[in-house]
Amino acid sequence: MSETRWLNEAEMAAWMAYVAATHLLERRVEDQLKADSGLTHAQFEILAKLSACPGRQLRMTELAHRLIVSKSGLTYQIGQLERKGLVARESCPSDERGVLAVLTEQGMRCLERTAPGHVAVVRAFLIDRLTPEEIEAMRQIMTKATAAMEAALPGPLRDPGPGREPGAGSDPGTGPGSSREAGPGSDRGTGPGEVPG
Amino acid sequence: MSETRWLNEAEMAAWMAYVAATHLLERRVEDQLKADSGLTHAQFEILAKLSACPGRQLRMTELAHRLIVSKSGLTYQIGQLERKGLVARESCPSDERGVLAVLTEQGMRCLERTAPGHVAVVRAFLIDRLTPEEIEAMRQIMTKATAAMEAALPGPLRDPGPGREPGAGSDPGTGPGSSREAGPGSDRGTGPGEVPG
DNA sequence: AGCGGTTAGTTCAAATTCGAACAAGCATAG
DNA sequence: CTATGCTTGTTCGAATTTGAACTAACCGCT
Repeated sequence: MSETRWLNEAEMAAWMAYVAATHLLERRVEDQLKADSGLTHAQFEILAKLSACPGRQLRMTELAHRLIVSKSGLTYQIGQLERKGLVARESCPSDERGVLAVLTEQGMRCLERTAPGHVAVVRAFLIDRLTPEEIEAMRQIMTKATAAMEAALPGPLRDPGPGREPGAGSDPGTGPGSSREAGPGSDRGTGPGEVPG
Repeated sequence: MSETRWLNEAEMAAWMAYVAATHLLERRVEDQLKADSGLTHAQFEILAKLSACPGRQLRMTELAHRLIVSKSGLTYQIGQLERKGLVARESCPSDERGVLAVLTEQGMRCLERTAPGHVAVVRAFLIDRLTPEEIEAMRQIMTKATAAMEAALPGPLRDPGPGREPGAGSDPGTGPGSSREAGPGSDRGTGPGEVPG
């Protein structure tokens, strides 16, 4: 192994801030959702993702992949949402094995009712604190990171399978619920001194 | 309530990228640590945070606060690390109720052994993908967000208690293991159309 | 000293998540 | 058509995490 390249001061500061911010934000989001709608962030993400899909439905595996959650984890949450009547399971026409998670009318209403509060939190603690340039920078940064990770050999979660169909289910990007239907300091270091979180 | 201010295209793109990146990165980090050292990210963060404290020790509550984890959650993980001999519990001299989590020599060695791989992942998927300007932008962005959240009324996790002692335990910042000892598009929207994750 | 209100940590039950193991259904090469 | 191999979604057990409840210990006052 080459000498470990520790993080310099600027990198460490950025990383530490990132770690703190993500943990705090996750907590805030979770609290708001729980309080305002009894939903988990994970559950909310499911509803949101489904709402932006053609037909408001998606295969389990594809949904798990997009949400970056394990298949079993999704099975569990879909079960919860089904109990609440917010999502329904339908068998896939084209593939007998397949299961379609479908957002119900009630689920859509729940999402519409809950979304404002969620957006408010995201704005209050992040978006509204940033200049347009910073927003763009964040998009750029996070997009680069995402690309890097999706490219690298997949972990247990990712399905290395052949490219997903390019046609239909492309990620909504932004469109509305559209589908109507160490040795820290510099690099001089050797000792593991400061270590990122 | 005023009309909900939905996220515009740029904001939504930034937020979506953020959500995806954080989930993916958490997973990568978790995988690397698990594989290379049998540690959880949560456990690693505990060791790292302790290593940067004067005396390599910290009160349970303060540690939980800094790691943004619940007290009970920390109790559990400290128990795990204690079993592994990486951390020891010591009673606090000044407060009979208090418990000091102390990084053991073995814990320090484990951290030193594990850190390089961890840093490598952080670099490979994030830091090394960014220009110095972007690193600085990320620091700025995440610092702003963190400040906003730490300021706002504390959730269950945060202890509103009187300011913590300014003297000793200030956050290491960067120093080495120093102490030796919807209606997506524009804002025109009304419908909850696109909703962030 | 004795009280009432806080704070520190732990314990406990409930909820969640993940990976491994499975049962079933495709799909491709012979 | 059929043997083989991959995919899909679920089930199961183990590990984690959180909030509420609880015990012990501080703190400021009387």
